[in-house]
Amino acid sequence: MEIKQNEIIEFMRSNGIKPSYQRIKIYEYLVKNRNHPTTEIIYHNLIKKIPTFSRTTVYNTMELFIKRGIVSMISIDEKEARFDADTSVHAHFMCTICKNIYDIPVKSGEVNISGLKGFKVSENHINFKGICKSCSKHNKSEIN
Amino acid sequence: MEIKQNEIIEFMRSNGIKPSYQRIKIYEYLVKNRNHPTTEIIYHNLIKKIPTFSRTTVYNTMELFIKRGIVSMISIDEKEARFDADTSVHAHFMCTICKNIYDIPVKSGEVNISGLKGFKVSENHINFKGICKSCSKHNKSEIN
DNA sequence: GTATCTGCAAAACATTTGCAATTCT
DNA sequence: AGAATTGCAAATGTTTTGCAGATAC
Repeated sequence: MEIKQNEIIEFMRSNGIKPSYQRIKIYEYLVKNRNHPTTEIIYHNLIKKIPTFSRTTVYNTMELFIKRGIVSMISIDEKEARFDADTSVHAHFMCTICKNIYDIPVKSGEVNISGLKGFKVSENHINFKGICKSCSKHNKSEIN
Repeated sequence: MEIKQNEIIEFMRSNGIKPSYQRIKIYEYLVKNRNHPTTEIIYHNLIKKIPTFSRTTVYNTMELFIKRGIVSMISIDEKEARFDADTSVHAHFMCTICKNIYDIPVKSGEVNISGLKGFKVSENHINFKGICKSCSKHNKSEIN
């Protein structure tokens, strides 16, 4: 993903977030690495560039980003939270073999649950687990 | 929910689970209280009846139940895991005001995500958050 | 009598909190 | 200077692990 610092700063300001150096780097990481990282992954990657960087800042910043709606939390992996800079409606699929998390597009009308009538839905978390295409192939060839 | 100990024992055996006293009580609790309890809630309720009962046993037992497929884990509340003895396909809705977790039926065809083609889905976790019917009413009357 | 199950105590993690130092305007 | 942000260190809360004793077949 290509994104310029200027655009990030602009984007943060328009969402009521003061663009500190740490916040910019964190958001930049999220946009450039669409890998649904954990707090630890973000910390691990940015401590290289920012020697005084702390986990607390990641926690603080994620909380702020979520409150301002520019990041959403994914709880597909019950051990630790993961984050996604793509806040549009989409599902996730986690492969139980390779542990990869895939973004799954959800087209309009593909999720239409009549039982939700009367509930005011503000967040949706649609997560699947199983075996991804790539791991299915490998398994097949091993068996045959 | 009405269920007899005999039925539970039968059911466990048919799923390859040795029916110990603790396991029976835990499963009985899950079936009679369809409230998606946390480990702590289960522990808290059963320690009353089993003075030597331990949290470890709850963790061990839930792991076993999940492995044998008679219970599923709900991660709608990222703080702690919740459990559901209803393993059929259905969604969950957590009210951000009253914190209640509702079971939402999902009829055949209501979730049909074409982007999942090629993925072998073995688990689905469809969770929503927002304001439930009851809390919506109260809010409305406060505002008007 | 051997396997399994249970439960205590300690350890391991992820996350939160308090607060002092730093940074920004 | 004043307000917000950062980050260290300690606390918290959930879950896991090691192991000894209890229980079941």
